[in-house]
Amino acid sequence: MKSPRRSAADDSNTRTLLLDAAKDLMVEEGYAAVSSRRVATKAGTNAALVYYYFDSMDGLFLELFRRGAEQSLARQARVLSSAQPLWGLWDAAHDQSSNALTMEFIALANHRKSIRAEISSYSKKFRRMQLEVMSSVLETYGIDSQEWPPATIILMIAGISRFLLMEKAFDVDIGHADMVALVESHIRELEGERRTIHLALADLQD
Amino acid sequence: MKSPRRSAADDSNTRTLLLDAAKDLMVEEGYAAVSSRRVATKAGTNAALVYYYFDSMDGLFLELFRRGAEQSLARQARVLSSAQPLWGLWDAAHDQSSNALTMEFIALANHRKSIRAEISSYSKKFRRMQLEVMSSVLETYGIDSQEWPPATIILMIAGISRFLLMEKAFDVDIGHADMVALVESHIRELEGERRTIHLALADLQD
DNA sequence: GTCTATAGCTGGATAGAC
DNA sequence: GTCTATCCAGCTATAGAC
Repeated sequence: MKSPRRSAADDSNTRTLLLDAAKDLMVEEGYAAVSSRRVATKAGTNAALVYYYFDSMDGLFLELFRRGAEQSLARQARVLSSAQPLWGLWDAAHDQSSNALTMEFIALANHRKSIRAEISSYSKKFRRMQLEVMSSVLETYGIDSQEWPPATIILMIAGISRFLLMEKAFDVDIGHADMVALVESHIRELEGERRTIHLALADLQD
Repeated sequence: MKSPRRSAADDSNTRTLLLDAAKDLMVEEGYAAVSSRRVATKAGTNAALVYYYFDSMDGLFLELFRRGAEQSLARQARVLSSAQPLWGLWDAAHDQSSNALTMEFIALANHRKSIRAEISSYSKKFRRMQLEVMSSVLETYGIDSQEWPPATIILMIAGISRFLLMEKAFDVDIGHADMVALVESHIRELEGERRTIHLALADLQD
C-alpha cells in the first residue's frame, strides 16, 4: 500500500522542474537515461524528491505522458476547429520534438504496462476526436465518404508525416520533398493556400 | 586497442544462440532488457561469452541489427523482382515482428551512436534499391512520374503500413480496415489480384 | 519539502582457470 | 571456447534528519 500522493501539489514548482528535466533527458538521450538521479541533477534538485512527488519512476513516466497528452489533445481540438482543419492536422503532425518523445514512449511501453495502457486509451480518444470532426468537414468539402472514408484521410496524413519525421531523424530524406509537395497540393485543392501559422514554428516556444 | 574478434567464428552455434536470445528479449521486453547476463541465461550459456564474441554490448546490438538488415535487404530484393512488386512491398511492410524490432532499434539509436549510423546508412541503401526498381516498374504501369513520383508511392506504402502496425500494437485499429481496403484496391488496379504468398505468414517460420 | 545515507540489486567489463 | 570470480558503477527505493 503506497501512500496516496497523487494530488500533492500538482502545480508545485519542483514537480514541474522534474517533469521538464525528464522530458529533456528522454528526447536527448532516450528513456533509459531517465533515472531518478539524472533527472534530479538536471532539475537542480534531489533524487529522493522524484519518489516524494511520483512514488516511483513508473509514476514519473506516467505523469510525463499525461501532461504531454493533455497538451496535444488541447492543441488538436484548437486545430480541428480552425478554418483549415486539414492544414492544421498536417502541420500538427509535423512537430519534431513531440514526435521524438512519442517514439520513446512507444518503446517504453514495450516493458511498462502502465505506460502501454495509457498510450492505448489516449490514442483511441485522440482518433475518435479526429474522426468526429473530420467526418463532417470532409462532407462539406464534398468528399465521397464511400470512396474516401474520413479515417483513411486521417491515417494517411498521420502515417506519412510520422514516417517522414522518423526518417529525417536519421538524415534520410530521399523523396521527402516530392511526398510533401504531393500531400500539400491535395490539401490546397480542398482548403486553398495555408493561412494558419505553421505550428511547428509556434511550438518552438514550448 | 581491442583484439580483433570480428571474424572469429561468425557461424559459431553459440554466437547464433546469443543473437537469437538478444532478438527475442528485445522484442518481448525492449532493448533495456538486453543485458549480457539475461541474454546469456536465455541462450543457456555464459555472460562472458557475449564479450568473447562481440567485444561489448554495443557490438552485440550492431551485429543483431546487421543480421536483420541483411535478411530484410535480401527479402526486399526478392520481392521487388517478383511479378507483383507493389503487392510485395505492401505485404513485406506488414511484418509485425520485424517492425517491433525496428522500433526498438530506433529508440536504441537515440543513445548509441554506432547504431544510429548503421540504421542511417542501411535505410538509405534500402530506399535507393526500392526507388531504382519501382521507378521502372511504375513506368511500365503507365504511371505519370510527374504527378506520382515513384518515391511518393514508396513512402506512402511504407509510412501507412508502419503506422497501422504501430497502432495495432496498442490495440488501436479504428479505420484500419478502411485504410487497408483503399490501399489494396489501388494496388489491385495496377497488379490485379494478389497472387504471391502473404509474406507476413511466410515469415512465421523465422 | 528537501536533503543525506544507505540497503539491495543489476549491470558492463575483465582476469584467469580449465 | 566456456566458465567462475570479481571490480566498480549506476540504479530504485526507503528511512530518517532537518
